[in-house]
Amino acid sequence: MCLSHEQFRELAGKHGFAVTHQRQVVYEAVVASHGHHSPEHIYAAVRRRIPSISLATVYKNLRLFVECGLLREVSPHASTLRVEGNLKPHHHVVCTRCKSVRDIEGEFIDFNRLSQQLPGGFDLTQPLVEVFGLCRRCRART
Amino acid sequence: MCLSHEQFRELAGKHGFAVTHQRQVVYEAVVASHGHHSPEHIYAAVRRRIPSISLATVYKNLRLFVECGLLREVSPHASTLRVEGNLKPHHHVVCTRCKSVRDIEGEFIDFNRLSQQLPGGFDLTQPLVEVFGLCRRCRART
DNA sequence: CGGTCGTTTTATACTCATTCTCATTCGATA
DNA sequence: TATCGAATGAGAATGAGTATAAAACGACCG
Repeated sequence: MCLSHEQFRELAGKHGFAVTHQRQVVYEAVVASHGHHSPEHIYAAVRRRIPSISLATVYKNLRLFVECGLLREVSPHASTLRVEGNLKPHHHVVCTRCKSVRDIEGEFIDFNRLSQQLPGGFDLTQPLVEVFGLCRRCRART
Repeated sequence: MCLSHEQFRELAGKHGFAVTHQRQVVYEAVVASHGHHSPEHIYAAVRRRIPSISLATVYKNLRLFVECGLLREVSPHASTLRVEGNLKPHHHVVCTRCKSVRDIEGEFIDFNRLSQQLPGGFDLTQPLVEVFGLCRRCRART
């Protein structure tokens, strides 16, 4: 899953950003450590190779990579907490760009198959599913 | 969907919290305004009835209601951004309490049915689904 | 090479959502 | 009604993330 230096350089050209040492190290740090990581975590990892790097650089490059599709944002969320009072079973469609949320209903989950994949002991008594994608408006203004 | 004062009082007893005027008004404000709301939004609504209410009170009660299950948190997320480098199609299982994320694979989504429910123009070219529930550890320590 | 210009990095100041602290007030129970 | 723990309000503190501006880099051209 990790891109070689060549592939990284190619993508940089395609998206119009320069290949700097910091960028490569940040990218490699995310991909090398499998899982879901916070900017602080990546900052700590990168500092082992570039002690002088700034946290702001890590943030800016992570954002850049997510925009270019090199990395994926986990649980894209609005910058503030949201609550809802509707407790009827329903699901959410979330736009990964503008973070808008729409309710949807309908039985589109195969819970038999899903439960085979779930980690042991995971409690799904009130199943809530969020489907991520791009809303019409955000898709229009590329 | 809205609880009466009686029901609210009953729930308060069950969960062991006091019935204050502020609590009832905050609860009613969330349920009355359908949709997905931020604490600031609810604060503004509640202030029309209790001008002296504190923002901290709104926050504390929203958290209380979410914990008790009277309200649901939309897009439960850790308080910090997370990124992943794994671009292979996969989904996430998220614990709503400890916010831990696990990857899962498998075809448990009926995309035909799902796409009938989607808002018009919604782009699902890279479908990502998150399933929320309680992980084994959080379920154990109720 | 050496100068130039746009990009990137760094350090730091700042914003904003959320939580904490603590003095005061309220609500449940006797 | 008296008591005591719980809840509230005001403002300070925290912490994630962003903006800004100066310095460093690097590609390009002469």
